[in-house]
Amino acid sequence: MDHNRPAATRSRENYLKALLQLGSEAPVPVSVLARHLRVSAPSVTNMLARLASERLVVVGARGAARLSPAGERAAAQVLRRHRLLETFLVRVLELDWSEVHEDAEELEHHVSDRVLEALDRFMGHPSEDPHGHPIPDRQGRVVRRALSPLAALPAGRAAAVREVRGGEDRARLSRWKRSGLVPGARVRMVQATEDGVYTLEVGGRRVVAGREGLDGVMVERRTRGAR
Amino acid sequence: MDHNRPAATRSRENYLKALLQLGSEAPVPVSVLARHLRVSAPSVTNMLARLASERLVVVGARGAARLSPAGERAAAQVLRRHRLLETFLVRVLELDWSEVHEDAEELEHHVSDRVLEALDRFMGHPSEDPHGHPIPDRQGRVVRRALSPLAALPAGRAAAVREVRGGEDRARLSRWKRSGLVPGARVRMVQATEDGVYTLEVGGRRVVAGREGLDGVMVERRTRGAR
DNA sequence: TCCGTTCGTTAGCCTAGACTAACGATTCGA
DNA sequence: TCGAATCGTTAGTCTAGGCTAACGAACGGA
Repeated sequence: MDHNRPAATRSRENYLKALLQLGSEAPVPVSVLARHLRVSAPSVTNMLARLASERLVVVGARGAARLSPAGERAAAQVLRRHRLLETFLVRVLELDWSEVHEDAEELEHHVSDRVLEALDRFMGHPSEDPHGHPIPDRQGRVVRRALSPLAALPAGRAAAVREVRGGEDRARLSRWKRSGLVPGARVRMVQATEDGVYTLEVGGRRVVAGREGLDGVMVERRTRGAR
Repeated sequence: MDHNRPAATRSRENYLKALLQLGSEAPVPVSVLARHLRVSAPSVTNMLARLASERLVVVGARGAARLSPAGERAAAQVLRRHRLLETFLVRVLELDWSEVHEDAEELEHHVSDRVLEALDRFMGHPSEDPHGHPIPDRQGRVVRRALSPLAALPAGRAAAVREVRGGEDRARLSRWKRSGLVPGARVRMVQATEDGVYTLEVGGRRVVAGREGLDGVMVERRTRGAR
């Protein structure tokens, strides 16, 4: 009884989305979630208990949480909204790649299904957002792709940038953009030193970066024949 | 001191917008505001006190409130957001005229300036929303127009529909749309009876309506020479 | 094995913004 | 002019979602 479910508020949706993004392998500890959401640990414990009582998450040993199937569906919808909105802001409104994250972050909680599907239609049902992330479909399904970190590319090998992760860090996105490290770009690893200095060739230009500066750039090795 | 102003939340913005729309002539009584916002009277008293302490509204005799100049500016911005969003939803996303109100009502509180101005740019700086309401400019200025209610049009006279008010009533908007009573339409008053039955000619068709069914349709009499 | 650090939870508090119940003031009709 | 409505305010509650302080459990290094 008492089955009128609580509203899907901004805060709840953010917890679910965070669990989806952080919890692909193992249950997410309270502390990790707290850091990610910039919230205190007691707040997390508290909200997880609520989400658990709504059967959206399952809280396991030591407080670590993972999404239930229902929670996963709900979280995928939030992600879909976020990515469609980012795509819209960049492709249609021509806002900058590196600046749309915050706006999408806000709007994702307030766009109705009607408007979202209209946006999707207007853009011709895009399959990826401007950072190369796959956009979940209406059922929450996401295309799985086998990508590897650019930093793991052996010297001499080439690949295609497919996805850049960490959209909340504007400065880093701008840097990547300036070096040409955008989805679709062809990149070749020239040299990788022991101490984490990478020399790349991107669109004919030499780019030198540290391991940290490359973290989040994902490439696809198989450059032909895939699809 | 203590000048860090409170966030412009959804609720506050709605109070301001309501005051702008209801308070063109006289201060707005608590009860009117409560009815309009579907909120209890004590809630109104309470919120007005807060808005007053922020110098956004002035509360006068018997609790009646009007906007301060600063409040007026803030409210006009909300209205600008609302109307630009409605225009976008109809003109770009091709949603129905009669259905976009709710979505705009929600989004108006969450669209950043950056996105709003991008929308404005994308649409080529529209001056009116789909219902014919003038869109306030970035400074909050609104074009003043001399419109009269369609029902006041003398028999035999023609005019142009310029604005349809009451966008929150979907059914009524649909009815107007079906009869061709949309901004820009030419209309002629054929007959108006004592007991409030009006016979019109709209786009060659006869339309019969009661006073109430016409309430909110505003026309411009001067059909040439104005601009 | 012990001790300090890390982690999660409990308890209690805060703010925004709603609510109801009760009360005082005004106004209007008879 | 008196009584009944109407209106606004006061007082007290509630919910969501944060917070800090304090505490106990678990872990890891010596």
